[in-house]
Amino acid sequence: MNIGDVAERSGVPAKTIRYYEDIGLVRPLRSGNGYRDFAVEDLHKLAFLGRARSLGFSIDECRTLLSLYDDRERSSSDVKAIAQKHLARIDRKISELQALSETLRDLVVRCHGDDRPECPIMDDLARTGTT
Amino acid sequence: MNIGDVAERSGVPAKTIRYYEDIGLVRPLRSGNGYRDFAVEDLHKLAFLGRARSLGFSIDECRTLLSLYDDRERSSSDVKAIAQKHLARIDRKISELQALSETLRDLVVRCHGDDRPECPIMDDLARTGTT
DNA sequence: GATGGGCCTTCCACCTGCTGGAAGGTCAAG
DNA sequence: CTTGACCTTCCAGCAGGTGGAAGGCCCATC
Repeated sequence: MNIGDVAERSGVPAKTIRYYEDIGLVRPLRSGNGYRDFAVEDLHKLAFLGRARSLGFSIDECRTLLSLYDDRERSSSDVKAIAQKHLARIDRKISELQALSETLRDLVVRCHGDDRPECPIMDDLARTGTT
Repeated sequence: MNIGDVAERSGVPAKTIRYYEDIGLVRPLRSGNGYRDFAVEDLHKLAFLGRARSLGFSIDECRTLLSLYDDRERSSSDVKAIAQKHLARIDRKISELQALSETLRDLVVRCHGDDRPECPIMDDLARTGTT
């Protein structure tokens, strides 16, 4: 398969696939003309990567997940550990964003949003924490 | 004031201040020895930037906010518009992350996490969307 | 056989928002 | 006069790609 086919069938853009090869996530063969020649396993791996990335796993986690994917002897506990860490990170991020959201929402509500310069949002930003 | 002082008093790292000068967010004077010489307004602006960044505003939004900060004639509606857009972005991001979190949590719960290879997480990642 | 379009290749730059480090100048204290 | 803490510039790198230029290949059509 050429890169265009794999891109379409895996949902991973050709540019990204080349990048993934660069960083060693996939290693397609080459045909005589220099074109990358993808096997069905490559296609599966790319789809796997696409799904893992869409779940927010880092490239490094994807690398590990991919090696576990290849490993018939793997322990599901290894996979679970990675997923749990990632989940914790996401939940932490959600909390941070929720705190931000609340602060901002409060400021936005308190701002009249008219043509006068007075603005609680500006006041907050300008509140001098400058010692 | 030297950069070290402003860094400490504004809470913005010296490296970051230099970067902000690079991209034109602050324009400190220079003393005879080539050192940056920050005025009190610069300090205020840097504290403003620090706060705005900590609320998640992009550098570009900060640039606009800073010009509104400088503008005695500004309309609070302009500030509010920026904040509202930002808030919407954050809330969108929260929703995305919550969806991710739910998906992941479900997978994690269903994974036994033992020494066998069977793993619903892997199954999900490997579910061939490959046409 | 030439030509055209759609593939493919590599390489380099750019994005966001910094951060680290090297090499070197300056200043105040002891 | 030296030492150490400042300061300067410049260059490289992080994640995770994306865009584009310059050029090669392949297939179909005229």
